[in-house]
Amino acid sequence: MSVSKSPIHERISEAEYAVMEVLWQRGTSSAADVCEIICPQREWSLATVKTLLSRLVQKGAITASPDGRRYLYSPVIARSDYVEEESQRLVDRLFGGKAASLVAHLAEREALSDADLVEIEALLKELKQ
Amino acid sequence: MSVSKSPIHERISEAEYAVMEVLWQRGTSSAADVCEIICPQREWSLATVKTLLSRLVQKGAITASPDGRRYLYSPVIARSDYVEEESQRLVDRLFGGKAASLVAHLAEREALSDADLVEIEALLKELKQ
DNA sequence: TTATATTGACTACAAACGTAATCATTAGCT
DNA sequence: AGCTAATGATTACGTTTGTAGTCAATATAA
Repeated sequence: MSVSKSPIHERISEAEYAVMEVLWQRGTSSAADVCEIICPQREWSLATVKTLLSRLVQKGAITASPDGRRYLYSPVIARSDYVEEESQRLVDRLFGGKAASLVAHLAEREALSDADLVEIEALLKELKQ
Repeated sequence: MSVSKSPIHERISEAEYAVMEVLWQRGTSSAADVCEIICPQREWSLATVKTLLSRLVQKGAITASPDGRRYLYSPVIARSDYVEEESQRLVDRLFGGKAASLVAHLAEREALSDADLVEIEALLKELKQ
């Protein structure tokens, strides 16, 4: 039986997720650091990034540790955990909880290339040991 | 190259999705029909269902055809298309667009049971013909 | 024919979200 | 010492979402 993981953080919105992604990639960062990366991409102002960071702190998805007169922000949840949560949510909502159905769907819809198929096959072989 | 499908409807919210699910299962239905199924499950009032239905019409996700003094609502988008959109969105957001990465993730996280693995393997074999 | 039940249209309203501006503080430069 | 730039806190404001209530029209039952 696998451990059922209940999320300790509130649901993260789309915009908030973009900020998380930066933190996961860069690791601990200041608001300015995050903006440097994300503001050009999304055409956001620094103010927007700050708002999102504080909302993420409120939601328990990141922590803020004082560093001089600013904060450094770090993810509380690992990217892999988040990915897991979201994947599971999708499988539950759309595939009746059956992950294999998702895979079947991807395959049928040709979302999987031939290379993907080969790769997956190899993967399965390994997992079955 | 697979046809890239751009969604003709606006983004559907969580609550709206629940209504879609009923329409997909029951097919064309009146507001009362939908409520009969969904209201007990979600503890909604009929008014809520009506609001969601009209928002879905606005968003172009369903159509309303007059039937006497009421409407019958039908999905415009097929469930499979919706599922495809959502799956693709997840793969793009979380797995850099690589569906195989999603499968790998599911497998590693043991979201896939042994039975699933066998099932998928059979599926792959078939797809490779 | 009159009361009632049903239906969509319209309105409501708080919470979440996207996107920021303003402000007070303070660190650093001149 | 005074000015400037950076920073978090606070406030703002339009939109979307969740969840309904109300109302006018009309079909139906008595």
